[in-house]
Amino acid sequence: MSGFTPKRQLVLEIIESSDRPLSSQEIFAMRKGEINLATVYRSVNYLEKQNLIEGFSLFSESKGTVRFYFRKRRPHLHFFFCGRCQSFTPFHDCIFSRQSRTEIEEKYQHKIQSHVLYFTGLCRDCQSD
Amino acid sequence: MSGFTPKRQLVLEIIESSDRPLSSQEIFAMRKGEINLATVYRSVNYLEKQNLIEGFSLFSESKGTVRFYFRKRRPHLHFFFCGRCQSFTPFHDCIFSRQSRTEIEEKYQHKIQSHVLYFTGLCRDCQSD
DNA sequence: TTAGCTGCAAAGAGTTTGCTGGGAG
DNA sequence: CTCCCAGCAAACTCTTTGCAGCTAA
Repeated sequence: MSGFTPKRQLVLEIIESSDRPLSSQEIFAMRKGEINLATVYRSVNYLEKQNLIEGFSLFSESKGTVRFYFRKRRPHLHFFFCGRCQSFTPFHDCIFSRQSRTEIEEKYQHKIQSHVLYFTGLCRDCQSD
Repeated sequence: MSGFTPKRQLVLEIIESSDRPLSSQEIFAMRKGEINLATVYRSVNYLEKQNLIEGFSLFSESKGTVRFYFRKRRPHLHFFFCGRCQSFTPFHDCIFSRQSRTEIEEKYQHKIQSHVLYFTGLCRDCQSD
């Protein structure tokens, strides 16, 4: 549990270059032959401990499958999830000011490392049906 | 998939009366003998379709286990999760104004049904170690 | 009588772990 | 030489599903 090995770099690169959250199974499928499924699982565990990625899942979307997003470039995750077509739409603009974060930290005396915000509903294309 | 049966009411009541999110397994364990595990799973699926509960999970916390929160009384979920002691701290004050939600809906033309916001980091008690 | 909920058990999917070989320091 | 990463397969956990009995309309 010490080195930033080639396989772990590979997993990180895949997550980093994806425009949407990925599950371990998806990462494995994208690079079949290059990496073992168990290694993917061990890698995401490692990367999460290193605070390089962070996982989450939505119930109605993945039924327990955990998806990852790369955390280094995005200390926050904002997206919209359409409950009908299951699509993700990321918001790149951060809704929180540094001030509101500081207010929360002071009020509750927690140390905040990251935040996740998502909306669920119907996307533009799915509203017409 | 039509009726609000006693078992489904039971599951909803358990989720509603809990001060923290619960997994299906936990709900089952709390009322062993009163309800079957498969019925719990089927009930949460039903309740989710009815928009009465909504599930989510954090990777570092539950490794894919989905936890539920009651949605009727809380159309949004705001909480802080401590990565060290794994505790949840709900925020009952909503940070979003109806205006900011409307702005997002107009900008992206999505229809928002609910939102989830959480912070991760270290809680007050875990910062000292 | 019919529709559909519930329990039970089996099946399925996703994830973790034990073991072994191999490579880096 | 030693440590530990990576692959393989088995084990494990969580969730879903098929079937049968039962209940309510």
